Amino acid sequence: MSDTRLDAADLRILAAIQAEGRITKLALAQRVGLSPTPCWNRLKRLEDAGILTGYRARLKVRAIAPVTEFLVQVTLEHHRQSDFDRFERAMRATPAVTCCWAVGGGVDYMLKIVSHSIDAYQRLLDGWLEQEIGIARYYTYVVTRTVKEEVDAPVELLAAKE
Amino acid sequence: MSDTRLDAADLRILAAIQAEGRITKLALAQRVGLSPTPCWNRLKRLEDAGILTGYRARLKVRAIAPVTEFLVQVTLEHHRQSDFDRFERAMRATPAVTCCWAVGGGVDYMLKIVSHSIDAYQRLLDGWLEQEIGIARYYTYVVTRTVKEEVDAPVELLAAKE
DNA sequence: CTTGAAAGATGGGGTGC
DNA sequence: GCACCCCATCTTTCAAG
Repeated sequence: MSDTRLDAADLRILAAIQAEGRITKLALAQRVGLSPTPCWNRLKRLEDAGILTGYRARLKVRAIAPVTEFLVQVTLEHHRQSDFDRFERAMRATPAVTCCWAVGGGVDYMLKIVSHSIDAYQRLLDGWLEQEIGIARYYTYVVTRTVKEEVDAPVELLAAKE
Repeated sequence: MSDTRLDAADLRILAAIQAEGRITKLALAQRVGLSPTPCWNRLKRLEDAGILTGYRARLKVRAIAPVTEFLVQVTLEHHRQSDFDRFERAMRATPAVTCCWAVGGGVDYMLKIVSHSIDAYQRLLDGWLEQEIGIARYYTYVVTRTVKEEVDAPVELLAAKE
């Protein structure tokens, strides 16, 4: 682990490379105001420390196929550890489930599901009920428009001391 | 726009570069079974067509600062176009709001908010109520655990003909 | 689709402040 | 810690076959 404290230059590196994942190390150094070598060292340190966890391309899913998204509230029948485990295993094993958050506030989980159609979505949910993975009830919200969906964390906001 | 139909090689490129954003174009070509130049041409075509929309580094937000996430249901007071516009403008202008989905199913919006603390979250919401951006009521779900949060779209699932 | 080649980036080395 | 040099190797980009 070593030292994981981040200084202002680290935060600038993170913000820059988060926004532009394929930036060259030279351009990154200029962007953050360091010369290439220390910038490269910091980058490697951030990667080794597991703070930079990988690089992704972002793509317009809708170009691949028509897509409908759903947000789903789920409440389980029972609340033993084994019930949570079984449900979460099923979520992890289902590619259509892109997000699964355990939440407090009246329901147990919130899911984000991506599907070709309402039909395909309903078949998925029906399958889960038949497989008895412990769902007591669920409530579906169809996403009608994505106003905002940042993959980027607001580095500056979070770095600001409260 | 031109031709936006994607063949199997395009989909392999998308899946590969989505998972490994900084892969070299040579390695990408080998990965998808093309020689470098046609692979490079396809990549450029995918970028130009707006299907590949950018490259990001992924980072562990919790390394920057302690973070609490919230999922919030919002219902507006009125439902004129101007009410939606005003609310969505506020969401876009707020960095702490990482996601904002307009939904059908009993409420108007679902938000994902990232914050230092419950306190900071509450101040944000109180501010919105004071500013009168049209919120009639909201309901907060605290994220207690992130079971799954894929930034990657399931290319294979979506490409599969239904 | 393949080859090739020039321009540029990478990942090191090293020195000195 | 930092900047500034060097260098061999790989990558990117595009022209031409």
